[in-house]
Amino acid sequence: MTTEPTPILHDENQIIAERRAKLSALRKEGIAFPNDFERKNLAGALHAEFGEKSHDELEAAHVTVSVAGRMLLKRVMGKASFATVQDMSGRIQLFISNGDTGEEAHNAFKHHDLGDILGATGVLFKTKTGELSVRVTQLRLLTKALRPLPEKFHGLTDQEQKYRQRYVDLITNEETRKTFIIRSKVIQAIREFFARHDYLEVETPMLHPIPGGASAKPFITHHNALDMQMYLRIAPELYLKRLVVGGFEKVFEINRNFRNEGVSTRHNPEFTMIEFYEAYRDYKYLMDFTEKLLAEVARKVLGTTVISYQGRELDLGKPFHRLTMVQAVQKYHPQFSDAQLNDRDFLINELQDLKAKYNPKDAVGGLQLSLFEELAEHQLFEPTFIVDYPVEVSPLARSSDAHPEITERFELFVVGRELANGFSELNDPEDQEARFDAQVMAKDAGDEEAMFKDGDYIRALEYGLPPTAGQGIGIDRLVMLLTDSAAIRDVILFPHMRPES
RNA sequence: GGGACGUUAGCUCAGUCGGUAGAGCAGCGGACUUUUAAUCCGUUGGUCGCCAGUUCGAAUCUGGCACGUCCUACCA
Repeated sequence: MTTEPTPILHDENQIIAERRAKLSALRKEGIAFPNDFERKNLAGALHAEFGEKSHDELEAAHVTVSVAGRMLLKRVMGKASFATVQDMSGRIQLFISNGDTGEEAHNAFKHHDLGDILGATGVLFKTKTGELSVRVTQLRLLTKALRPLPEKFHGLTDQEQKYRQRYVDLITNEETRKTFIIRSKVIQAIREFFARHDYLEVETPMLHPIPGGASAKPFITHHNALDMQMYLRIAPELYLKRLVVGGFEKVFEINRNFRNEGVSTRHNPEFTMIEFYEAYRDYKYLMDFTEKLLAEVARKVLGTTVISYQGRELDLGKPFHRLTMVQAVQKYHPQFSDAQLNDRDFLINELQDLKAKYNPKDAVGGLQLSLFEELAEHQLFEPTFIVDYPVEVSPLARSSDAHPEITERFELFVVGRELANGFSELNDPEDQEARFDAQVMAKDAGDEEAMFKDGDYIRALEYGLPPTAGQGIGIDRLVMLLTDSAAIRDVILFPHMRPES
């Protein structure tokens, strides 16, 4: 198999040609891409330290600074000019004049283009409108930009280009930068939370000989040296529980899962989850733990637990709702009685009337789940734990001692979307083997998403997995929630796209 | 997968009834030493997504294809 090289983009135009000519002139003059400029100050720090100082205070202090960044705005007025440069911390205005830099340097500046990377040394001052600026004494072009930036006021608006050329989106769009800064802080806050609770962060394989830990279609790949088929992982679950068998009683992993399924505003083929496992805990402990985790993350990242999502408000600081699937259905459809919702024929009738998808072989629990998904799931805007999942759709979860047909499992829904899934782990190896066998039968019957049997995982359980609780949280969806993003692609730097034609 | 819509200058967008392409920004030239999306004057820049068809004539009408956006269904 050969790999196609990235096609060379034949989209040269007049603007690029003119910039190439400028670069060519720079090469003749000397080093066109110098790397010896010493940047000593960040725009954000300068505004923080000197933004409130008066014009006279700044003149008296005579603060010399060296800043660097990309030029985004340029205003030339004959013998003096203003420019706005942007670095990782923000923007700062430069004042360049014949008087301060000399006519030759100022004339050179006039030929610099929006998008060029500049390095400037000078003295801080305030303009007569009160804007903190650098009166430049030395100005250097550090990197010539050959391609023009998008229109300076509207920026890049085309969604496709924002995704394909995220670097341009990041240059011009403050909201995009903010989203990904929040994403980074979310992950940092999660790590801090787990570290404080004495969890061990681990890395388990992403190339799996047997895909396990979830019901999903895997990506298939091939290992040449071993000449074997491998799968990109759909979930780390079975490896993490092996580690609990090994004595790492509190473990977590934050990384990518891959699922060979549809792409939508809520689904990307590779997505980030945190999965964590803690021995000697159960699913009820996990629900309390999750409330604390999400409230803390929101507080650390946003400074508040009250968040606005797509125009509606919710509070991650309050206890989350806890409902069974039946109760959730009744919340939005109080006309259904307990007896009706536990009657198999009634459920099938309702599902048929709703033209909902369901498996006619399902027992009451599976039918309740189908009805819940049809009638309630999308309405669960405020954080809600749904509990009592049927055993047939929960092959890795421990059965309830009182009701063996249901499991000690919950899913957390927020803004109508599943955000987390957790349960008391099934640690009975013989029960687990029987559940795997049932999955294999379903797979043989045509269920593409049914699980494979993992013999080594059974063997690990046979050594003894302590009573354990485990959970997965979708990081992308959590970031969507905290950044008020409508699409998962808005929180993934380089979302999956078809190749450019 | 199903449906709706979109693709015009580097970017943001107009484009009437089918009559041969427009603006702003950016660029280039000029004026301007406190601007804030600077302003003013002049000016370059187009395979109208691609391929067919209808027509004397297509950015515009028809069909197909590609890519995308939104809605919808499903896995998180």
